Amino acid sequence: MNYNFNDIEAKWQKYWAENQTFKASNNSSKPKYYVLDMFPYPSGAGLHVGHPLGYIASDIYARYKRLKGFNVLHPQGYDSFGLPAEQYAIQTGQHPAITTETNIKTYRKQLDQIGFSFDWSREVRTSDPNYYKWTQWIFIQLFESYYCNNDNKAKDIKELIAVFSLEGNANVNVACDDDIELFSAEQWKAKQPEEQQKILLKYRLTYLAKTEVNWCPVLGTVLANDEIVNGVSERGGHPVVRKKMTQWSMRISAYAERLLQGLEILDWTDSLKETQRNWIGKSVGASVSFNINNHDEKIVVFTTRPDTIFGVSFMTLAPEHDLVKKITTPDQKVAIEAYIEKTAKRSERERMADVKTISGVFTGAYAEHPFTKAPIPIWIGDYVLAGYGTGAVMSVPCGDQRDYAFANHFNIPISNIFEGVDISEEAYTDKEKTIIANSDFLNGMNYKKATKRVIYELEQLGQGQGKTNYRLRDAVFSRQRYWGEPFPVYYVNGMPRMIDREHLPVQLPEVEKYLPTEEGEPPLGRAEKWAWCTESNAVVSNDKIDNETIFPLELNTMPGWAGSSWYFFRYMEETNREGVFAGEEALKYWENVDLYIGGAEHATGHLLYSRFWVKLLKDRGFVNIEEPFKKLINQGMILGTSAIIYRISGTNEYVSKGLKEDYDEVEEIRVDVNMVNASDEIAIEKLKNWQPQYENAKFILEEGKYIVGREVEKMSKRWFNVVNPDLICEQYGADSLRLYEMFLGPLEQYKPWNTAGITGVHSFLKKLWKLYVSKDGVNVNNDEPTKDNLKTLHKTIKKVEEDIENFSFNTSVSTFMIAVNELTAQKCTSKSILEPLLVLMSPYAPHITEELYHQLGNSESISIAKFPVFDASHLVESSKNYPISFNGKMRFTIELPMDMSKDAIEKEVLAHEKTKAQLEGRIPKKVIVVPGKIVNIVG
RNA sequence: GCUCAAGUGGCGGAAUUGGUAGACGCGCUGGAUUCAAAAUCCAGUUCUUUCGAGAGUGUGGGUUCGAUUCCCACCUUGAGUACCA
Repeated sequence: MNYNFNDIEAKWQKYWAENQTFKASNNSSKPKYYVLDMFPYPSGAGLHVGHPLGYIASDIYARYKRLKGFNVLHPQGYDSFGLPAEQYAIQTGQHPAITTETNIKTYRKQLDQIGFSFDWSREVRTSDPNYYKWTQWIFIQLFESYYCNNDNKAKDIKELIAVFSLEGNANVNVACDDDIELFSAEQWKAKQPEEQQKILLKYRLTYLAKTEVNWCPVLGTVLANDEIVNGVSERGGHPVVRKKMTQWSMRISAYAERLLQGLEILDWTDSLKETQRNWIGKSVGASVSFNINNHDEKIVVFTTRPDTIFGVSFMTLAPEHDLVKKITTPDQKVAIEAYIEKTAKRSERERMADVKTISGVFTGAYAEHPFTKAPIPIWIGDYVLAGYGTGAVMSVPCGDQRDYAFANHFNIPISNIFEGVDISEEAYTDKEKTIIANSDFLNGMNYKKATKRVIYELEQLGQGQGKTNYRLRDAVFSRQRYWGEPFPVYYVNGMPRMIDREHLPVQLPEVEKYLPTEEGEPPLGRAEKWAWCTESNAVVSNDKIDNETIFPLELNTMPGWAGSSWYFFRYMEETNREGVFAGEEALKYWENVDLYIGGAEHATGHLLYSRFWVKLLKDRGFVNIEEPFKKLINQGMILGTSAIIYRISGTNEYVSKGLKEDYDEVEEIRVDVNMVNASDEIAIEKLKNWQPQYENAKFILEEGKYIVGREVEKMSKRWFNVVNPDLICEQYGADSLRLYEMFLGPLEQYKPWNTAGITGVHSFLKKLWKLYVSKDGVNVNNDEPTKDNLKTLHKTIKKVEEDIENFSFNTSVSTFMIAVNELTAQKCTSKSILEPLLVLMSPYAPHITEELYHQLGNSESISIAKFPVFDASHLVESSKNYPISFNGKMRFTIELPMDMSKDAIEKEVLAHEKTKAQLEGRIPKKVIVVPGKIVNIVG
């Protein structure tokens, strides 16, 4: 009987599907474990060998946890809203739903043949109306919530309305827009409902606001920052302008501190946590308001160095700052306007790239120092960003290098307020060593003391207080696209209202074209009579509209991250998927994701938004967890190894790699990597058939072979280095693919794929098969295991268990190879060794182990077996070779019993003949004995 | 510029309380088998070498009897971030 992997794999994949072997139960006496992959976007290109890496790793862990007696939830689904399907629709007119369905089928087929232990009964698709119904529902929860800073949680907006009617808004401590006007209870009650709604929008956790976006008039759409290259659109090179549009935003900034604190308890890598910390960008300091001479307005600045306030020699405003136009004096007006125009023209990218050029203009106005009352000139400069802090800074040249450079450039005097420090060349920025001088009541204080004191003094004056600032910006939530979740929103007199819960979902309407309308409305603007009728209060679809008053629906759709911010809850619900987003019992049972595996590209997007939504759902009482993902692993990318041939310039002749130096000019051309063998030799006949230009080409060989050059780069069609897992499964089997992907290198590392190497793990599987099965059938009996057999088994158990717990799957593949080699050499036929070995390997190579497990006479799936128990007694050694070193140099080894005392070892070693010969009669100065490890003789 | 991660044979990579560097696999060399090839099996494979040995984990120092491992400085590569006041 040969190892016929194709048949074996098909057989067991069918068996698992039919028997629902991996269906998780919400009702189990076992402890739960939730293993989740970042679900894929089903693209038209299908999977290449790089994609399943993380899925294989999570599958190994899920199968391992099952063997360890856990009730494992290991689901999979599709992030099926997205741009490529929409773009395909624009080009071909095919509905994105159809494209998506086709792609999902391909994905499913590809995933199935790798033998994953997914519970497909819980599949989710973000584009399924039954799913996005709940995405819309969560949006409504955000709309109905405000964030209370006192209790540090989101609450029902009704509570806030109650407060407004009782005492106005003067004393509320909540997250809101900065342009809030104060009102009393009486004033609130006197306002029109529309006016009240407008105010409430400034408090809601999702709100409408005018935001600057990148608008491309030619394409008629908004572009993301990474879709713009050098100020023009990436597709087509059309000009892009900054435009203010009314958009939905998410008040994620309200959660900045909790998102930061929450990181502490998570089992994530430090670098990932650090990335999130940087993104949140907390800085502690003070806000200070400066009076402006001859004006009523004040300039408010944020500073992390309030202790340097006596060193302020000018103020700088961002050119976009609201006050600039008001305070500019007539004689500076021309210069200021010219400067503002100049900076507005420069794209953000340009401004970022060019950090060295110093530019700015004096406004002619002066502010007043809060303590000295001295006049401070007010400048504008583009090194101050409108989007951070208040868009204004107090400039302290002696304590900040940018202020120093600015002052130097414009000959603004620089005063020194630090004791014993030379600032003639550069600013002094070391706040730990700072001793303040020339600063009135702050003299002689260090940074900490001075900061505390100056904030106290500012508070006395009513001109400032301590403040913490975050870099985290609210997230724009509107997209002018078709293929996304519609908002559950309609407008009455321009104010948004939520559609009743019982009318959800608001389904995507049919449109003729997937482009924006001629008037510049999003694609949904093309849907005829797509409207909500309030009076009949039951109609959403267009065909039922009668003559009642109709109100327009929101035409934007939600961004890609909406559906992926809560999908992990959806998998938990197994029965009532129509009635709830996830049932209370299910949420309580599964809690959070224990292990989450996915790409590092989601470090700040998806992972931050998910954490934000989970916190909101917790605050509003829908879930009982604070963080969705306990442990997180970023798998590294698998890169392609491109194959390069060398064409002699101007000819149709191709020279082998080793001979290319003989020619003056050769061009590198990438060819299909699947035509190249393990020794970098290309199959010329295949190449000739590959593309017509090679049919009659001449090939200059070395030693009868054409050798290609190699380049490691991202797997991509354009480099012809894509390797398809279907072909690998066909040729070597899914178990070989799984083992090889793990064997390539550490999970989290970037590593190149090279199909040639797969023969190693493939022949290992053949060896494994041979260990169990000979020509005549199964070769395993109830023999007593030998000591060596037991030693091999138990060291394998120990190593594999450690490896899986540490996610070093690559080294356990080696461990299996060694074990099989040893047992083959020992001619082991003992069932008590060979059966547990199968169980150990089953997470890695599920098909072959399942087959052999059944051949050994088991009728149940190997996935419900027990992970073998490690018994250390089989590994205890009675003696060990001690390395003996002389002055640190290793000379020889002596075999000694393991349980000897330090003194006994020393005595034994010194009495040994080899030692005596080495010492030649001299007496050693010192003998260092490390029990179990080494003896070093010095002298 | 800043932050983080990493540098080990021809290649992917092993080696953690500091103790015989190069496990395992690919590739390569030789052999067996074969008409031949594939497949399979066996032996060898860090470099240098006068065959005794010597050098060796990015570079230079340090701690130590002993360093891939710990410390300092530097170089290189990759990732993230970018005037954050």
